[in-house]
Amino acid sequence: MLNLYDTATRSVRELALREPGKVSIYLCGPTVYGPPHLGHGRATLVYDILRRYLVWTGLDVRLVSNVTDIEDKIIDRAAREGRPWQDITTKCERVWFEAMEGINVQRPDDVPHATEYVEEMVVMIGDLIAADHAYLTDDGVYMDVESVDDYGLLAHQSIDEMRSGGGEREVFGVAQKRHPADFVLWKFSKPDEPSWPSPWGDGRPGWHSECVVMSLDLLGEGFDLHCGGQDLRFPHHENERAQAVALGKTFANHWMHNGFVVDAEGEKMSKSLGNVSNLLDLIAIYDPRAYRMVLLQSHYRSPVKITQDNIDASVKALAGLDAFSARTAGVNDVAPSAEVLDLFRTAMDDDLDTPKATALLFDTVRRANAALDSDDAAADSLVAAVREICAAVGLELAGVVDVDPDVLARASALDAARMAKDFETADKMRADLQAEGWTVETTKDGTTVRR
RNA sequence: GGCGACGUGGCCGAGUGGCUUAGGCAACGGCCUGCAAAGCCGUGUACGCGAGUUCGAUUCUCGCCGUCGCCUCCA
Repeated sequence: MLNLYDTATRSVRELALREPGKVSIYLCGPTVYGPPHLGHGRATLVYDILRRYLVWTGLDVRLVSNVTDIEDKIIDRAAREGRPWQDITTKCERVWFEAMEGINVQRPDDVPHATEYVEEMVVMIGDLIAADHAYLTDDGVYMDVESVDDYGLLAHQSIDEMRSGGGEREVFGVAQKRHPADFVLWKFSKPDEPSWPSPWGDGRPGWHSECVVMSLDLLGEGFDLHCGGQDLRFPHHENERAQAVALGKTFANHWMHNGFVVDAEGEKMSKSLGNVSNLLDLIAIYDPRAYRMVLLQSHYRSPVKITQDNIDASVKALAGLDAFSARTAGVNDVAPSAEVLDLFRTAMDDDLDTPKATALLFDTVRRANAALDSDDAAADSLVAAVREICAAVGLELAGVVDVDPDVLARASALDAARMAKDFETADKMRADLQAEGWTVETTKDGTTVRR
């Protein structure tokens, strides 16, 4: 069974399942006001790997991931560009899922939108007010965080500790808030802003309410796992949790947070790849699998550098795996090596230790190649194990592709020239094919051509 | 100011109180090859600095230096 670091208890512990055989996961999705960046890519890839692995182990996974389609940044951009805010959200959402498809991240089972849940949020906010956990000000309804017993659980800081510091940032809406950490549940709208009716006045929901309502609606109380980036730990997740706790609901059982993407200087986010901090640019320029490969080779909780060298190294590593895939395309599916798969499961079950699992993958490829070289019968089960591991982490290797007959004919001609010991002609033909982008492998068994 | 993470060989990136001390990329030597490519075999003796604990520390403790994150709207 999977052991995962739990932010709430600060320990690696078993991911206990509410229902045997089923896993319910909530992942905080994007606010759709701009293109997805590398940070979004990391988060979605990490949880895609987790999800695929859980499915691979035979569990029935339900992944819910929302789209925040009403938020200040959306309104700001709409105003700035003078167009309807729905234009921005629909377009950005489309781009988001294009990017996800590009990096081979599977679509969540449910994609609830904040705007579909406004009424439910209004009801919940009303409940919070009724229970004396929220209060009205001139600009909206605020959550009273001091009324929540263990507020600060995920931040690992008490309310007093938070207050004592505070950093240098300006506190939003400070005027009428009872405590600086109190957060807005309902924001009254100004003229020309999108708004929904509520008993307290027209407005829109605050950011932290949607995920509570949607996760509890779709997954129910005490769902198994809530995840997102480190930066959501506080305040977003803390505040989601506060609302549920205040209403006496059992919220997520386990909290998972992935580390940041940092640039070459080690700072959060990045302009690391020159001007590529946009996910779509990254996959347009490089092998779209490279990012997944980089992430597989580091631990999900560690910061990871996305640099030219890093991506290049992964592209090369993938080329090796592709060569293996092409070489073994004719190997029949047999029972995968149990020894290898056991090691794989052990690594993954230990807090998703993908670096170890990836090391195992490369080791297994090497062993399989060696076995193939020496006609060892064990090769097939190793090849099958490689296929299994790749499937479990969402790595698709380029197999044998259809090569058009003309190119195949040239490969045959190349072999004929070699047979005739006309190496000058053979080398010329090979160079021509390579110049056209083909990977040419000339062996004693003949020439293979692939992309 | 509070809370937290981290500093590993040419680069990236795991991990560990001592044992053959991951893996990827790059480099070098060898095998294979007509030559390459792919593949295989081999090579590198790294853990920020100082002190302490210990038979023994990169791994534990303390201090220092450095980097980074969170402390209201960011995956």
